[in-house]
Amino acid sequence: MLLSKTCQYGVRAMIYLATDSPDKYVSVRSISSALDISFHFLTKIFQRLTRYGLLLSYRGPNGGIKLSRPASQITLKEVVVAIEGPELFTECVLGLPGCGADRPCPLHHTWTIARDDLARMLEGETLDQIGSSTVRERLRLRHR
Amino acid sequence: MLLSKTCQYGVRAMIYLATDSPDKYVSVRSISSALDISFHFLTKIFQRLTRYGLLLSYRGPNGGIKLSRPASQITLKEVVVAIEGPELFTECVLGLPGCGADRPCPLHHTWTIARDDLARMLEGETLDQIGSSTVRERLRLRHR
DNA sequence: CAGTTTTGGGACAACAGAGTCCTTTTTCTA
DNA sequence: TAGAAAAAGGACTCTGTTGTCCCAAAACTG
Repeated sequence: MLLSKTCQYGVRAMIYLATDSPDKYVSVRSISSALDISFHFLTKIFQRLTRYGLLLSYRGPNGGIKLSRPASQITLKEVVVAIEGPELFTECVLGLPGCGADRPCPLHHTWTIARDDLARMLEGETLDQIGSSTVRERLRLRHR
Repeated sequence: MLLSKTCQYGVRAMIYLATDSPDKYVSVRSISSALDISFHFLTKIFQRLTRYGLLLSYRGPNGGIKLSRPASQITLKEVVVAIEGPELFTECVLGLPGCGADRPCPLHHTWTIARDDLARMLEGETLDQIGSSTVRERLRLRHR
């Protein structure tokens, strides 16, 4: 599994935020029921994204969360890195510490290429683009 | 993390087997100390690979395990699939069940491309090729 | 045949990720 | 000002992965 459940939920929620009312604070409760994700668990994920700076939060009635920047300026990679950490795009596939150009593992070269391709792809996708196509083509963000 | 620890260990061990004496049975104990992997844990991994058919085992003194086929006929992808299961190369990145061309998630297209690229790469790498370059370039399979 | 060396496999401990629940803090509204 | 609504955050449970240990089965060696 490439992405942890936490990250899968986080990405789905960020895409949802990019499709729904861009500038309004949206309550975690409403997002959790729209996406069928445990409310309490989603709360934790949003707390991390808020601390990381990708979200703004506001307490009290009509409070909630919203993207801290325009969706056109947030890439998928940023969201993934915010949750999984930057190691995902630097680590050795075989888990060997210090694996790099100078002390490579047998898969270093191959994996570096594949991983960089993936990183480029994720950098090329903004929440805005994904959100738009999600709305336009009615793509799904939940199980059902 | 793309690969579980179990799979990382398994791949390292399979590459090791491809470099070391191709036709002799090698004891798990010697592999575990060569690669600095817990003996008991490695035993479990080899048991799975044996059941799966990638390894042959033999008990008793001078027993051990060896590749069931020439290293030139085992691809990296096979090893990964044997341990992680085929879902790794079919699953939705966002974890949505039934995600596919007909009911795609917003990342379906992008992810399909990236995942298929990766699968092709892993299919193109045989244990023989990796083993040879490991020996030739003295690449590392352990922490140290 | 007895003892030793090896893999096979079950049971268990330790740990991390996933998920739940409860209390506190902030903010709004009546 | 009192109550309600929302996020913040701590404590906890559950579950799967990782890792350890022990005993059984197979095969060899004296």
